Amino acid sequence: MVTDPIGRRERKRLATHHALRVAALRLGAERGIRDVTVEEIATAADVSVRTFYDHFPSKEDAIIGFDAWRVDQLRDALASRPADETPLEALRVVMGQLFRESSEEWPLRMRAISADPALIGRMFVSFITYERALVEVIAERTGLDPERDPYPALVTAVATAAFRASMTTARASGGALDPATTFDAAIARLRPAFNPTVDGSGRAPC
Amino acid sequence: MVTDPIGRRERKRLATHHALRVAALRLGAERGIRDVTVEEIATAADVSVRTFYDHFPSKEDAIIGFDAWRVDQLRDALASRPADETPLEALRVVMGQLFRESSEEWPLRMRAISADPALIGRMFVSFITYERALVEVIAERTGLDPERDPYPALVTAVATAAFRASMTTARASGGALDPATTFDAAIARLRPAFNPTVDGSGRAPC
DNA sequence: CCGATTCACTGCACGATGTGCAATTAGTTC
DNA sequence: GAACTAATTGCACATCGTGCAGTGAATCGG
Repeated sequence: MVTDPIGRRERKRLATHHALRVAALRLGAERGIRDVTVEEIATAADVSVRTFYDHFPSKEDAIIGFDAWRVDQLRDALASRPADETPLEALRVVMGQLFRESSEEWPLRMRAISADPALIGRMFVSFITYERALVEVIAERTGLDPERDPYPALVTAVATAAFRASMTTARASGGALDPATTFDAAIARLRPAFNPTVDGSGRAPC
Repeated sequence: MVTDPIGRRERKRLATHHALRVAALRLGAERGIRDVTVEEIATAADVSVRTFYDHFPSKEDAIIGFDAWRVDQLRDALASRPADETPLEALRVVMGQLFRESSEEWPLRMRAISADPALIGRMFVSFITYERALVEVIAERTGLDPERDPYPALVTAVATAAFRASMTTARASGGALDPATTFDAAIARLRPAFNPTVDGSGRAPC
């Protein structure tokens, strides 16, 4: 058996982190996050209120599941996509992965989010952070200046829109539609708007 | 001179409302809304803190400028667009109008928003409310069931994405780009993805 | 014109949020 | 085992957001 390189201290911290997230997701999905206090979440995870705030800046963030390290992970994943892939296609692969990892949390998360519009806003706060990193990579891939050309910001915002609409529709269908599949279909529909040009930059000829 | 049908009481209320919004926009653009307290905004508008909360549920809402009556206004505007207009085109006209009215507030608003990611989230809280109403109308126009077909949610989310990306790019360009114009251009680019008739050329009109 | 009513504004109280600070305890390093 | 590091905790405090009741001005009905 290979010894795990992370020690007991780190393992306990991750356990606390996970317990808080699970408690927040469960309580939030059950009763709506507005009717849940931080004290209840902390008690359910058997830690103090102050410890909760050492792991998450707010109860909403515990639901959304934003982690700073994911930004780098997402940026690296996008940067390592094949250079001949269109930006929209690269975003499809990278963002679609979000639905696949920790997929068991998504039903609870979508249930909690649909119960409180404020959570959708908070979700976008994290998406904005993702987007800023992704726009950088897209700009580098296409050689466009994001301060002068709307393309990088637009294609990224549109991919995020597809992600969000997929969540909404999958949730509204009551499980009949799978969010990951719906997301792929949405991107497929949007493909004509971002047709690649001869130079392979992915920029439409306008 | 035609007598204004609204009385003095209502006029004073609107004046208070406007004073609070202007104070919030100015202070938020200057120092970032996080460093501004509700007490400061209320003092700047010469009312009590409690009165502020009678007009806005939070200081972020005072910046964003969400008003419930706009939802109906937006829904009616969309519903009264010509039936032969594509949903995307109808959304372009209706949402583009948001940039044009109270246009003098947009620079301050964009400045305040860009200074605080949480405001972007709050902006989406209001957009979600708009979207839900718009999705209804789109579903009615197209005869699609929004719980089974992703189209209404997708085209609306994409239009919102274009709106947001236009704000971002216009702000990043430092005034070189006009948000309303950039928005129209973004919608034009997205047109081929939502064109009901597959055009032989496969190219969007430029 | 005058009494009754409505409503914007106000102060007060209170639970909840989010953060700085210092102490404790357990894990890690040398 | 001693020194160090970091997760957890309690406490204090500013701020947020809301319920409630009171006041005064605007409006309405006679």
